Amino acid sequence: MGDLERLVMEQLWAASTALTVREVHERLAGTRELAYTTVMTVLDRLAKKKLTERERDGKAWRYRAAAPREELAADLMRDALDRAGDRREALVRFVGQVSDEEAALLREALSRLDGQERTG
Amino acid sequence: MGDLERLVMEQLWAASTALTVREVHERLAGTRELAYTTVMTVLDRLAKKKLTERERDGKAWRYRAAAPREELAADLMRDALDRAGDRREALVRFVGQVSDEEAALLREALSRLDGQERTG
DNA sequence: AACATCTACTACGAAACGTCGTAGATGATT
DNA sequence: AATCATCTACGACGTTTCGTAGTAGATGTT
Repeated sequence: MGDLERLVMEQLWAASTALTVREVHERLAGTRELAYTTVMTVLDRLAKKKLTERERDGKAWRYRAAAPREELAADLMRDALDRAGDRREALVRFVGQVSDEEAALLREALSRLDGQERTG
Repeated sequence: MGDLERLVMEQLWAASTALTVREVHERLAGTRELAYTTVMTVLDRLAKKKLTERERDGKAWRYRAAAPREELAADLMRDALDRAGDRREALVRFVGQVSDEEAALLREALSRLDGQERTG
């Protein structure tokens, strides 16, 4: 994902509803002066990459993020982990790099797994 | 990192010592038929991206990975986490996606932190 | 001097991206 | 119906990254 693409995704994630091209364009106006069609192209490319989905709303399309921002982040973390040779080592390094707060969140998330023992 | 770049990095990670362009080229011979200069270019680009470092060895350069594979993986995990809006949520999703074995490794890595309470 | 080996520099095509313009369809307005 | 506003579809062009490699020139070897 390029920078502009990320910026656009952030608008979608920040919005509670699906947005039209025009809406995204407006929300970006403060940050970046872009042609309407530029936003359209980016949204379209994101859709082709399955990062956004779109539905009709009258004449226009409404786009929304295909997945929550946190899910994408989790997926990317997985991808990164998959590329490590030694997972244990990678996880140790990752954990060693994380802040205290994040470590606590991780423990919490792990303990949440205990009860349900992978029932999905 | 592109595919070829990754392939080359893998050679460096697999080797115990720094490798010359020729050595990388030879090790890749089974997998990919590449011109010697292609390997040279890739190695050079990787060096510019700080993914490899090089040192003189007579007339030739010897390249080695700037960081262990697992460290790069951990860094990428961090980057991914940093791009999540809600870290807690991202970590929960990440943990939920991980295999039982990986969860165990994570717990292990976290407990290892307990004793040293971030003394670095 | 001739040959082998390396690096440096250059190059070129493909793909991803940032950035838009134009054309044409459709709906609203006069 | 003619006009205007709003959208989309499609194409386009420059830049960067990457895969791929050739050529020139330096240097060491025979």
